[in-house]
Amino acid sequence: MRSSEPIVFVVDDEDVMRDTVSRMVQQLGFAAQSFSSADAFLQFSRPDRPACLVLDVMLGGDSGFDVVAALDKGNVQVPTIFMTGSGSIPMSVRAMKTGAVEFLTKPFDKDALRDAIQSALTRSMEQRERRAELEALEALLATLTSREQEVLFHVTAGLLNKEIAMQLGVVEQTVKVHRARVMQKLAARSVADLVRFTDRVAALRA
Amino acid sequence: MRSSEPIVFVVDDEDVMRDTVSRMVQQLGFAAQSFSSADAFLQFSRPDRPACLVLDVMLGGDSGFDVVAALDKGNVQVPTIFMTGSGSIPMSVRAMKTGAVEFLTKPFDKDALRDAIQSALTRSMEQRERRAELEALEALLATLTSREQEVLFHVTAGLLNKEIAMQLGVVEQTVKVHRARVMQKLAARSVADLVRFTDRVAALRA
DNA sequence: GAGGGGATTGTACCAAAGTTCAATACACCA
DNA sequence: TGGTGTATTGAACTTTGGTACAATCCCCTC
Repeated sequence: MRSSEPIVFVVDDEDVMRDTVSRMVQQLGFAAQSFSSADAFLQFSRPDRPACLVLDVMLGGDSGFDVVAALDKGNVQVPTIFMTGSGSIPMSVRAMKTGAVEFLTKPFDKDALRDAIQSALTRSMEQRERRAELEALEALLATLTSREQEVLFHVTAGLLNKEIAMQLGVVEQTVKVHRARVMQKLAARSVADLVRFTDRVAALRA
Repeated sequence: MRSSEPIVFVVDDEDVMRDTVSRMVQQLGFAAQSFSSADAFLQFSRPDRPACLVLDVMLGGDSGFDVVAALDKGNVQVPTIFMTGSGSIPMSVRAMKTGAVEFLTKPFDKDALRDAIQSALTRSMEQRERRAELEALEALLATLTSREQEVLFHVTAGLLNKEIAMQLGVVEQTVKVHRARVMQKLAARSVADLVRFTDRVAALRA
C-alpha cells in the first residue's frame, strides 16, 4: 500500500492572506488546497491521503476552534496548525491544549511554516498508520465467526478449554475445533500471539 | 500505601509576585513552598508526594525552560504551570509543546490558578500511579532468578518448552521446572497472564 | 429441495504442559 | 565446612492441547 502524496489544506476567510499562505505552501513543495470558510472545508470530502490543516483562528461564522471541534466530533483526525494576526496568549494556549501542532502569528516566515507542516504531516502519517493497522486487525477479526470470537476472548482470558466449554455450554471438543480455526485464521503460532492480537486491537480502539 | 498530601512549588525571582502567588495557592487550600531561583528549586530534594510546579518563565539565570529541561534530564516528572508578566505567543506555544499543563499571564485570577493546579496535580498523581505500578512489577520480576527470567521471555515469545530447552542448551524438564517457578512467583494462572505481565512492564518502561 | 456454511459432537491418537519425588552439581556465605 | 540457593536432570504420571476423520443438525440461499 503506497501512501499517496500529502496535501495541505488552508482555511482563511481573508482572500489575500489565504492566497499568500497557499502560495507559500506550494513554494515549499507541498500540494495545497484553499477554503474561504469553515463550512466550505467541513463539507469538502477529504481525499484519503496524509494531510494537515492550516487554519485561521478568526473565521467569519465559526472560530477555528469550532472547526477542530467539528472534525473531532466527526471522528476525523487532521493535524492542525493555527495561525492568527491578532491572537492572544490564552488563545494560543487553548489551541495547543486541543492538540494543535503549532500556533503561528502572522506574519510568519517560510521556515516556521515548513517546520510546522512537516511536523503536522508526520503526525498525520502516524495517525494513518495506526488507523491502517487497526483496520487490518479488525478485518482479520471479522473473518472469525461470532462463536470463534467468543472462544478467542476466553482463550486470551487464560481459560482452559474445559472452562470455556462450560461457559459456552458446549463440549470441550467443540472448543478445540473453534480454537484450531482461530489459530489458523489469525495465523497465530501460540497463545501469546492471540493475547497480543486482542490486546493490540483493544489498545488501538481506545 | 496512602498518598500523602500534594504540594505546590512556586518558583519566581520577584519577591512580591512570589509571595502573592504563594498566598493564593495556600488560600486555595494547597500546601505551598516557594523558591526564589531556579537553582534553589533544583537543588531542593523533593519530597515523595504529588506535586506540581508554578514557574515564572523569566528567571534570573536560567529561564523557566531551563528548569524544565533540567528536571527532564534528571528524569524527574513535575507537571508544570508557567506564568509570565510579559510573555509572547511563541513563548507560550513553546511551553505547551514541552508538555506544560498551563501557561498563565499575570495577573491571573484565583479560579484560573485553581483549575491549573488541580489539572497539574491530577497529572502528577497519574504519573505516580504509573511509576508505582512499574516499580511493583519490576520488584516482582526481580524475584525471578536470571534463568527464570530467560525462560519467562521465551515463554512469552510463544516458544515451546522443547524449543526453549534447545535455546538454553538444557533439557526440556529443566525448562518445566523454571517455568513452574515463574508461574508461582508471578502468581500467574496462564500463559496469557505472563504475556500481559511482560508486555505491561515493557510498556511502562517505554 | 439441494447445497453451503456454521455449530456441534464423537472417537482416536499424539504432543505438550504440568506435577511430584528424587538426585546431583556448583557457587557462595556464615 | 556445613548450609543455602540455584541449576540441572531423571522417571513416572496426569492433565491439557492439538490434530484427523467422521457425522449430525440448523439456517439460509439458490
